[in-house]
Amino acid sequence: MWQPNKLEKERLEKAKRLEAAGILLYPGGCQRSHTVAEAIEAFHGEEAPGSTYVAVAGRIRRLNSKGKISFAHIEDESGRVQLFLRLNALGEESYELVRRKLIDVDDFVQASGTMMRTRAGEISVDTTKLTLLSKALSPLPVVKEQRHEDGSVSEYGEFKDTETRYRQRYADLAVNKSVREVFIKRARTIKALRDFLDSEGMLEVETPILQSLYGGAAARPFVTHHNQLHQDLYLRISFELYLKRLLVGGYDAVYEIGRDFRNEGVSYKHNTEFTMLEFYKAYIDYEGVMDITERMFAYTAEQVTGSSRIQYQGAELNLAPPWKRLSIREAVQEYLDFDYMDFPTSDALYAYLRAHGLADGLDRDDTWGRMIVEHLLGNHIEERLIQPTIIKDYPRDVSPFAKRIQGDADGADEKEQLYLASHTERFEFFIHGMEMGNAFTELNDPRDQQARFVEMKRLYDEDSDETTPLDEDYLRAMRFGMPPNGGFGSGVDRMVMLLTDQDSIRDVLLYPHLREPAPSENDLRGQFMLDAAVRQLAYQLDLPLAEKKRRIALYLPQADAGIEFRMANALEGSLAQLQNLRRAFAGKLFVMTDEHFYRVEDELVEMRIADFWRSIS
RNA sequence: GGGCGCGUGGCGCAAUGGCAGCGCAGUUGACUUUUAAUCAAUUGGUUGCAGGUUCGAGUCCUGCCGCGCUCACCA
Repeated sequence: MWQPNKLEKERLEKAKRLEAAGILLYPGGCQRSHTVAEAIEAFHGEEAPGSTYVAVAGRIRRLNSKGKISFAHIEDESGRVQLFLRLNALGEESYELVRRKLIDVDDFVQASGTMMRTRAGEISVDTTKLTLLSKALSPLPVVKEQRHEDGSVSEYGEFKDTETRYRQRYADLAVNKSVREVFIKRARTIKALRDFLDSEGMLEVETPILQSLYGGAAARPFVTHHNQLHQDLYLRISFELYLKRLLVGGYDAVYEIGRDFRNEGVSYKHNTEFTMLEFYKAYIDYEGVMDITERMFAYTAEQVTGSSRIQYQGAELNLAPPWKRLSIREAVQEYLDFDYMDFPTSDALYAYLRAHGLADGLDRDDTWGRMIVEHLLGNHIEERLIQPTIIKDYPRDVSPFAKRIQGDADGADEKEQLYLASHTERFEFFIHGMEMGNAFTELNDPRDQQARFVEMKRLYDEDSDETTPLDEDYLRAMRFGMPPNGGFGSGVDRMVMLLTDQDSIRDVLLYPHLREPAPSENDLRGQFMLDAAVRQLAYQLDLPLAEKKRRIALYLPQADAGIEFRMANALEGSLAQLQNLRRAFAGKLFVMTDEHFYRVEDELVEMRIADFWRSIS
């Protein structure tokens, strides 16, 4: 429950005084004629004073009273403009609200008047009428800004505590313009991606988020339950299998932009829910997907930043095609200076890596493919791929949905034949050392696909992330014939990071996931008081005991515990009554007063609320 | 999950184990062209929570909560 602090109490006091003066704090309606930007633009046409009448609205971001004249800056989404406020123009009554700061910084107001320039040269609204639109009862953090002559802005004071910014994103957005801009660019990124994919002739579709079987990626899912159907459901970890079924249905190319959920660790580039883009296009292979990928990134960067050359964390990245392309085998040769095909088993490879000091953190029981992809690429090469780089031709045992590499095995020696047999047409691409996406020539042979499911089951433990449940319906779809196709998946949040120069995924998510803080004793008390009020109502009704039990203000089913609220002075002599209630209740019963918290036993045993809370949660 | 770091008025920060302070914001007053306005006066704190050591704890110790970085895991 809200406990107003000193500043908030002052604002509540101001609110009372405004209401006493007959002013509505939250009136209905508003007659804005111009956005702030439009008002300034309209004035630029003809700078004659008094000729441009406007009604603008916005939040007060600065208020500076100079006696009988005051200046305010109001801000709407389009920008800021100064209000020139004079006693003579507004009248005594209205002007006093400003001078006495009953109308305050952070309030929303509407101002009407004509556009003018102050003596100092700032374009302003010569305000003749000022109306309160919404009173801010809590002050926002203070950030002052100074505009320099060259147009740049420096800020004084800041709101930068990351935890508070993420938990109270509204305040972050309200105060930090640069944060607002990130999310405008995010919207533009997603629009550009849609425009691009639409123009490629792809159909946007929506597939289930709640799936009875998850698949299409190597990740742990969230599980939930449908009560009526008595069925567990998974939140999707990818769209892949549902999208590819649609190619069987006759669409040549489909895409989806939406949320995936993966029950895994968070980091600067991982969030439990994230936005994914996947597309599948018939009659192209992974080379075709590479071409689309390069063009899509270049196009999107141009739409969002104006150029396919972007600045990211101090580096210039050139997203224009063509990107560097090399196979993972070539990458290992180039960066680590050996040919892993000389060590075609996990034991041999492990022995080599160990002998060459490359085995740190490597699990010797891992599969051969995981050693190459997760360990060599992930730990030794990835971070060096700064400019956009496509790494292709991945080992088969980490690529259950990719078609094996196409190549002429005739005349190849044994090593090359083994290479062709053990690799797939799959690529990932990396920008600034970060994996940006994953694509393959999709496997469309149902017999091979079934073999892969079985192979994955054999290779990996039940609880390994690599385990992919066998999806019979997917195989059935494929047996009807799936056109050859290339598929693509990419984390949109990471792309937004690149285009907005942010180094943490949390800064491109409006509401990044944070752990719920344990409720403080005061919060609990407040909650109980509130519930007690509700309970009070229930008790006035003449209800059967079972019903009363159900309606106990705070009945906690998981603990079979109930909490009673009493005023401290009503506690005396009520022990017998409480014990009756406890018996009727047949569970644990606690009593709370405005000062203490008790467990009902043969007598009342005082305890700490936090201990109680801990014991049941 | 491991390691490192952080948590002090609304916001940003300070304080050898020794009076909890500063700037901005706020409050009161002055000022009819200010713009980080200025000038004068002034309010506001159970230092994340719970224990411990000590004559004395924001500071040292233990546990817990939250956040950040990092490693592991993963995409």
